[in-house]
Amino acid sequence: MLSKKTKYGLKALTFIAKSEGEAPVQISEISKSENIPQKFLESIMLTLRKSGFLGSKKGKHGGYYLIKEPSQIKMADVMRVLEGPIAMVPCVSLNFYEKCDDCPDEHECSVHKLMIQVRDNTLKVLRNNTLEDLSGI
Amino acid sequence: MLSKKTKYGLKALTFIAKSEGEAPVQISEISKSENIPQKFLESIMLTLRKSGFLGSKKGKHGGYYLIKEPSQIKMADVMRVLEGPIAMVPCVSLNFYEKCDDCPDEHECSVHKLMIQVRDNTLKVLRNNTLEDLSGI
DNA sequence: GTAATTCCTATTAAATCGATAGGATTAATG
DNA sequence: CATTAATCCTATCGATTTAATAGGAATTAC
Repeated sequence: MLSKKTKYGLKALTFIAKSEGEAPVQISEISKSENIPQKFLESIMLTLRKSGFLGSKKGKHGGYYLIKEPSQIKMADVMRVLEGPIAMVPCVSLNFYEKCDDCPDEHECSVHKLMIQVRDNTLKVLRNNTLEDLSGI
Repeated sequence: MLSKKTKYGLKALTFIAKSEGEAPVQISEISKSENIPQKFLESIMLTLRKSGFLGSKKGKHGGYYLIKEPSQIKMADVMRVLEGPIAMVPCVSLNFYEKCDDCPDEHECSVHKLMIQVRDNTLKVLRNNTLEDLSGI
C-alpha cells in the first residue's frame, strides 16, 4: 500500500505544478485545497526540498516552488524518496538492494523471479510518467 | 513491501508443488528446507487451506497438498489472500475498493490515474504467472 | 517590530507485522 | 488402547512503522 506520506507528497507536487509561474505556493494553501493535515504536509515538503525536487522561500509570502520542469520529474524518483524501494522485496531492488535472510541463493528463489517481473513493469510505468503527466498539462 | 507472510506462503506453495505426486508435505519439512519459522508457517498454511488453495490431512503422516493444478493457481489470487489488495491505493482496487478520505472526486486525482497504470501492469504479471511458473515445472 | 512563513527536532498514539505460546483435535501404528 | 505425530485454533506479545501533532527557532515582507 502507498503510504499517506507519498500520496500527499504527489498531490502537493501536482498542486504546485498546476500553480506554476506565479509566486511560491504555501503549505497552508495546499493543505486546505487537498485535505492534507498541515503539520504532516510540512514534514513532507521538507523531505521534497532536501531531496532536490522543491525550492523554498522563507518568511512572509514564502512558500515552495519546483526546481525542475514537471516533464523532468519522474515518478520513479519521487516514489523512491517518499516511499522507499519500488521493488516488493529488497533482493530485487535496484537502489535499495539487500540480501534476504531466508534465501541461501536468491537465483533459486521462486519469489525472486516473480518480483523481478513485477518490479520491471512497475518501473516502466513510474519512469514513463512525469509530474507533467500527473498534473495534466 | 511484500510481507514475510506472503513471501513464506509463496515459497511454501512452490515447495509443495515441487513435491507433488507423493504423500502430503509437512510443515516441519517446509520450515526446515525454506528457513521459515515453523509456528509462523503453521498459521500461513491454515490461511491457504481456508482459502481453498490447499487441502490437509491431520494426524501422523499428515500434511498439506495442492487442491488444484499448479498451472491453475494464479499468483494474483494467492497474493490477494496473503497480502491483501494488489493495488497501491484502495480507490483503484478491484477487489478491495474503498473511497479515499481526502479525495472529493477520485477522477480528478492525479495519484489515482498513476496508480491505475501501476495496478494494471502488476496485475498483468500476477495473472500471467501461475504456481507452475514459480516452481519451474 | 509584527505578522507570516518555513525550518527543525521530538514525541505520541495507533496500527501492523513477525513471531510465539499453549494446548485441542485427529489419525496412524503397534 | 496407548503413543506419537501431525494439523487446528485462539490468543498474545514485542518491535516496528505510520500518521499525525507539538512547540518553538529562524527568516522575510511590510
